[in-house]
Amino acid sequence: MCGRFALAAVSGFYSRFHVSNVDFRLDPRYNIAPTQTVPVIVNGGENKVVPMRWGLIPVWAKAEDIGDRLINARAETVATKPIFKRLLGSRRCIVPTTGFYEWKKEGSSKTPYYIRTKGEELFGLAGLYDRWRDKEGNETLSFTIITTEANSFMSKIHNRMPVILREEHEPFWLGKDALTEKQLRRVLSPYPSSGMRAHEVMKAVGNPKLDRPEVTRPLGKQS
DNA sequence: CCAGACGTTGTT
DNA sequence: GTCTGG
DNA sequence: CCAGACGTTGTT
DNA sequence: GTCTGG
Repeated sequence: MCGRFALAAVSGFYSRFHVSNVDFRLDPRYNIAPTQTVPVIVNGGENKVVPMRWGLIPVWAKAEDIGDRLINARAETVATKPIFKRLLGSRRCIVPTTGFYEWKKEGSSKTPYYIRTKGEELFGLAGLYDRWRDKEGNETLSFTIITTEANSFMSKIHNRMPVILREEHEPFWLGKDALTEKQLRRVLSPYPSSGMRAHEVMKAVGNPKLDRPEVTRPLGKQS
């Protein structure tokens, strides 16, 4: 799955995602946890970066805490599950990241890894979002990250991984056109193993309050 | 028709 | 063990 | 995802 | 909102 990621300090964010609101304040983040509000890319004619809460709150929700565990949606079933299905048509988004974390379980111990693509520092995860209003009419935007089966590289660490969008698919994913089953399978398929890298990081990354660059840095052996 | 659910993950 | 908060 | 908290009642 | 179950 994908339950923690980073959006470290980088240059070229706005051009990489072709966003028009270049005055958006981007604070570097090294340890983003569910329920937190982070920048997400959407398209409404032109690409914009907007703040959204991680954990999907469906439009019909009575309380926002339903979103606390809807941090991921399975690619294999996203087109059939009622909660996500309706969002596939027009509420697709890209979650910009410089890397995500997965914990490898070996017996009773858990080892955290920071996982990136090769090449550009920034890449995009496939997401879906929704708009929700509380009783007072205050609107909250929230999102979920689509996951898929691990490729051979990731399966050494975990059996699931987020959907990493190939850059050429990004405009298409942000568009409002409906996707055919075939297109969906293609866009949401696991990113190639050959394009990924990972390294072990300090166990302290487990504490979501530790939002510092150190938690992304290599520790011990590379993989 | 209305009522009630709508989700993922890992572990058991 | 299980739920909540970040 | 992990970390950290988790509770009522009546009586003092 | 939309789907499923009764």
